[in-house]
Amino acid sequence: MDFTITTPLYYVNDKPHLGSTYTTIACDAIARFHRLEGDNVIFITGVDEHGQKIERSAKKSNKSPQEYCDSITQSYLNLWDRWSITYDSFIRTTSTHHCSLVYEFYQRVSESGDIYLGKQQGWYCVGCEEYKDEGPNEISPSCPIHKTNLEWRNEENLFFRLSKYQKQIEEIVSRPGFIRPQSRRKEINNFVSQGLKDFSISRVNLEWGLPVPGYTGHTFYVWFDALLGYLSALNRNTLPVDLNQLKDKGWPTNVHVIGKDILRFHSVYWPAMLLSAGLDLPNSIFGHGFLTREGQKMGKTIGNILDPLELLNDYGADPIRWYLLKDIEFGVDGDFQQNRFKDLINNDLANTIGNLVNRTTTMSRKWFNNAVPTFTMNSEDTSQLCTDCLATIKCVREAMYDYDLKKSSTAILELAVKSNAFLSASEPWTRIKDIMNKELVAYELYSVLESIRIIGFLLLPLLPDLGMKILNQLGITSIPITWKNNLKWGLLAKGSLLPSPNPIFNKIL
RNA sequence: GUCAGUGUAGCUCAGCUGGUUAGAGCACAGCAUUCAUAACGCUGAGGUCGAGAGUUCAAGUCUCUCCACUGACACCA
Repeated sequence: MDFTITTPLYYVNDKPHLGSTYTTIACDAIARFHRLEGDNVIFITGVDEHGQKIERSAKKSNKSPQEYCDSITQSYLNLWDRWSITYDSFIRTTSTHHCSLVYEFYQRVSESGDIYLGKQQGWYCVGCEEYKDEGPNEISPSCPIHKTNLEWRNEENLFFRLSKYQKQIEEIVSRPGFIRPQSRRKEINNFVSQGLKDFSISRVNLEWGLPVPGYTGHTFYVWFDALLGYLSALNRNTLPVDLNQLKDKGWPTNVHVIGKDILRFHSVYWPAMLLSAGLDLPNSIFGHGFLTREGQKMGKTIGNILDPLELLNDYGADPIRWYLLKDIEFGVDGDFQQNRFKDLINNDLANTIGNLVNRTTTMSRKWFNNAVPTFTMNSEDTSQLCTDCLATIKCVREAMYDYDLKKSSTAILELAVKSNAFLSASEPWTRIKDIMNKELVAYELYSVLESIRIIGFLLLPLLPDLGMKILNQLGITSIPITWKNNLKWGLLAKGSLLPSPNPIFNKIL
């Protein structure tokens, strides 16, 4: 089965920030999960490189827009590389094949009769770069933010006939599971029910964009450019573009993961555009929350921005991934707190999971010739730990299919807690003193090792490095492409050698 | 302003259709302890459930009012 997932195409107006890193990490975890499930995953990310802000930023740094884009885009690529993001396709909206696709798409929408020339009128604030709500009868209104006079603009733009799709969009938006999390659905429903208005898809005062064929001076406006990047990413470099072939390349996506701020464009504009072009619709749109830091919005003016590259250098990928995926519910706003971060990481990764691996392998090596204990058992294992493991596997998989990363991580951690409790209850270190108990101790330690093995596998999508280290401690060094045959009880080879214990995770300070 | 959502222990949150002393994890305190990364385990302290009023035998859970924060209210990504 194909599984296609996208991050937004990030606006290269500025250096990558933690927000885009968060989205990308979440998508990476989901993508890794589906690969292990055996799906043919296409994980798309990329950059949106057109627009006035970029033009301006470029000017500020004395570069041409293209040079500017090149440098910021490179920093995205570097960042994803450093974070070991396993994307399959990276799309730039300045690439020539993207341009061809936009034309092809435009052609189709045009043929559907959904493009027309209209006027964009209104009071415009140059500072905000946007039209204000003031009515046409106002006399010299001013911008509440900039306190400057608004100018009346009467601009010729191409429009997309969104209003034509009112009925269909209403139906699509109310499909269960289309907009996630559910809590955001009402918002969009509300918006749609107010009546959809056509929106403009071209600009005349914007140089840095794709020129609209047949309309000199017009360039495509953001949503008729950036959104199409998802299609270009699948089309790769194939020319000429054939939109009909997208079906074989992974379209439609299973999910567009985006920040909640651009939910409307993805759940309303985008489906309408796709309908017009005769293409299938994405299965779902997932709008996640925003991150704050110590309760405050992150921003340049406050100077409290967390730089993803610095975080990575300071702590490594796994701790940050764990914090973002386990402590913050995917879809809800989250807060990054240094203290909480430290406590959570040390507790979960070092004390609970790390120590579990360490103590168990140490005991096994000590009493069973540096190897996984051997014992005989003639009936099927129905121990509590075995049951717990199977339940955890089920829970984790279901949660991941539902994009519930928090639930999934929590379930894995709970298995580690249960395994620790199991050791405390069975006290192998006491029992082993009586040689008669050796068989029982062997069985119990084996159970815990087995549980650790399952924890290691289940952790692979969320914390790829730590998951691998755990498996290494069990002497497992190669990971199969899918885990279907590994997520079962009793697969750890009895008597196989265990490497000498090495803390898999060191506490952070 | 209109609409929606949130407000429960220091922190992050559970609490479905109202029903005995309001829960979990972390942080904190004590006990115990080596198999282990002073880790694990056990116990404990911590809340007038945003405020006020009302319905009810009974409300964190329903109604109303108010307060605080967040989001949406169309072309900023």
